[in-house]
Amino acid sequence: MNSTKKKRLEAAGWKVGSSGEFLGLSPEEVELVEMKLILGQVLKRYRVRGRLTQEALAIKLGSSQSRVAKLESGVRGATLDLLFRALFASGATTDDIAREIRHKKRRAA
Amino acid sequence: MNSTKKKRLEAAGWKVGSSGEFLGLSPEEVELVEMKLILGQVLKRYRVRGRLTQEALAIKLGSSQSRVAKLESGVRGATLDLLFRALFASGATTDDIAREIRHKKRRAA
DNA sequence: TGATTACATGTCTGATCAGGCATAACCTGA
DNA sequence: TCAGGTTATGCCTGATCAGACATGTAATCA
Repeated sequence: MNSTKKKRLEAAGWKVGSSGEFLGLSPEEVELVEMKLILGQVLKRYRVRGRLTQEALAIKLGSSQSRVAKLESGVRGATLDLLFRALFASGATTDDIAREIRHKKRRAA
Repeated sequence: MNSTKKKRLEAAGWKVGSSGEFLGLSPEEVELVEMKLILGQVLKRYRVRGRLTQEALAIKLGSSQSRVAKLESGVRGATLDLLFRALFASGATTDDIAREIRHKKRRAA
């Protein structure tokens, strides 16, 4: 695991072992966490592109501004379910999401 | 919305209006539900392909057989988070999932 | 500077989901 | 038919997440 990625994960509140291993996270969980981080960034892109503020999006979702902020920052506790709902509400299509996920590794560098 | 799709949704415990509209579900929620149903089927394919029983997969996941069954049937209450973890544990890669999602509509027919 | 707007972060509490367990249903082979 | 293995379904209770609210930070502009 490279150091940049590690920092991103740690910054988001995830515990990452200093030896390059995740502490207590199974491989599947690591994949999931990375995906959430990526999708958080994607969400922000789509929201901004659609000229929505976090609050405006929150209203569309029936959620709150703080939760949208947490989704975008990939903070622990944000679920994929809400992330996807937010993406759809931001105008992303199923295909868009698939494309973004697919290019995950390239962007995760 | 076509009638086949409606039946699939209803069979999974989702309330679908007889006039072809979802009752109380926003467009984003509809997208999400459809995605869960698709991914449940995909999970089953990958699990079977990997010659895992639901119980074996459950153990890999630290979950239970009943929960895996629910994931695959797309029952209400199954989260995308667990679905993705299960997919990864079944040997699906990020790209695999992206591909499957992408072809969602074709399969959803 | 003060006001405004947008976003980030922390903490509550009710809602929802998690695993575990029991048990029913379904196959398939003997 | 029965037995064994696999999957489906329902319920319970603890764990986790949800929206909400308050508050902090940062940037912009009159």
